[in-house]
Amino acid sequence: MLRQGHYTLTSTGPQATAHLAQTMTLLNMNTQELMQQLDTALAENPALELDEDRRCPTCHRTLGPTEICPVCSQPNTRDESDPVVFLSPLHDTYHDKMGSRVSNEYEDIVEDEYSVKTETLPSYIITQISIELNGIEHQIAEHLVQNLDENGFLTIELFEIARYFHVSISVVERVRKLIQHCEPLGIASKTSTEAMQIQLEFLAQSQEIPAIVPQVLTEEGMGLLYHRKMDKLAKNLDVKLSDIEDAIQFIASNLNPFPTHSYWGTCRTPTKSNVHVYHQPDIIIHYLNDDPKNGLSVEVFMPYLWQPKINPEFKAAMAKIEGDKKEAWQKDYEKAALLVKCLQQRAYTILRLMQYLVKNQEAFILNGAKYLKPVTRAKVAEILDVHESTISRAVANKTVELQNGKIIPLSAFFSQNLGVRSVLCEIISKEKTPLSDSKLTKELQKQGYSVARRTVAKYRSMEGILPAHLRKSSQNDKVSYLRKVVAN
DNA sequence: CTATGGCACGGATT
DNA sequence: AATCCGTGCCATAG
Repeated sequence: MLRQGHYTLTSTGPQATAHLAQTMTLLNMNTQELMQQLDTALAENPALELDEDRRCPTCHRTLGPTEICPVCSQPNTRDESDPVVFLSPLHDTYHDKMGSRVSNEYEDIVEDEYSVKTETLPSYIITQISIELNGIEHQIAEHLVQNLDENGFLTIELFEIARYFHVSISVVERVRKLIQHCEPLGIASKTSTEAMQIQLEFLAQSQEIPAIVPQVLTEEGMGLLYHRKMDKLAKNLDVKLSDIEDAIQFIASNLNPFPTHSYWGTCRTPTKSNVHVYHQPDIIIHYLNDDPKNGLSVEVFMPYLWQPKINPEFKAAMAKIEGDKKEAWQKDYEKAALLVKCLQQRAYTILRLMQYLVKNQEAFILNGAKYLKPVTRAKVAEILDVHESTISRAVANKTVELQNGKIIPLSAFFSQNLGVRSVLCEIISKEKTPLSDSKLTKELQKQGYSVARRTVAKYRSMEGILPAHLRKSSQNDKVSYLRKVVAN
């Protein structure tokens, strides 16, 4: 086991409540958000400072500001049975890893704008367009980007914003148009189709677009495609069926239906996207020193690692000061102390969680969805002896990069149906003649998975696999891709 | 008549 | 309390 000792939570009363509240919010955050939080705290609170000369929390060696502890990252300081888990500072490693993960076309741009990677998506968008905005528009833009879902779609209605700011909808619409043309292209659209239309517009500036494509890429056209009415669409547009196929081909290989994700999700085929990628893992699972013999180790990113601490000078000064100022200082001090403590707690919780996951789900991490042992958060909470909401929060909003390079949400570890789904995929990929859903159900039952026919159908569509009668040969890849797109 | 997708309900999970 | 998930029922397409 890893050392447990950095803190205890035994006190009660208002202070403990505050502690709890802050621990919860911090735990809910992903690395990016935490970083922002820390930055503002450091800027605002004089009681807080970064400790340049800090010690490794596990082995207490003194380390440089960004150095990973050389001792703790090595296997010989742990029980043999435990996976190595270590916290790693953001700087260096984080940025390097991010650099390698940006899609090719944008590599050069990204190098110039290195800071981009540490920004959150909203602020990144705002910086792109802020010069074009006046005061009120700026506020509107701010509001818009705060209300994007994880796919980059707008979650609120324009008129709500218009009403809120007392402006006409056309003003809001203009701001939205501006945002849509930012990186990642098509962000803040209402639908996939709209996002792709924007991207198409952009592509048209640099290359020839087959005339058929914009005709297909409409809400109506995509709707038809979703219902696999390719023939009807061809009729409507008065073109050949093969033209439609070409258009689908073009759309599938050049456009990105979800502005924010290019590679993300467990079963989705990685798409060659020309859109810049922002999602960064909060945790990386890899072989120690890239050598499989060493076993898996986990790297949890922590902004500023263990450096935030109480400024000793501030503390000294606080003892001397008198009067009403003292109260304010006292407040700052308490806030800082709280933050430091909560940070430790957050790190410790994630650490233990990951340790458990790697130990128990090694097969899943290495070999894929099929080997995921079904576990609920509640069970893990019981095992780790924390409240279940703690686990929920620790899992929420975090992503893990697996040793195979895939980035999945941490919640995937708790998805019960992944196993069945992958077996289903396997059966279908091996099938001679397309099996109907009910036959698939039987087949699954043979392998020990009991699910209803209706459920098989659901999984199938989740995986973007076409129904049996349309599943003849290989050329369906692109169609299934599009189905996922429209399926949202 | 068979295969499939939409809707919505209820139970479990968070 | 809110959300997710599996499932049954029904409409529709083939």
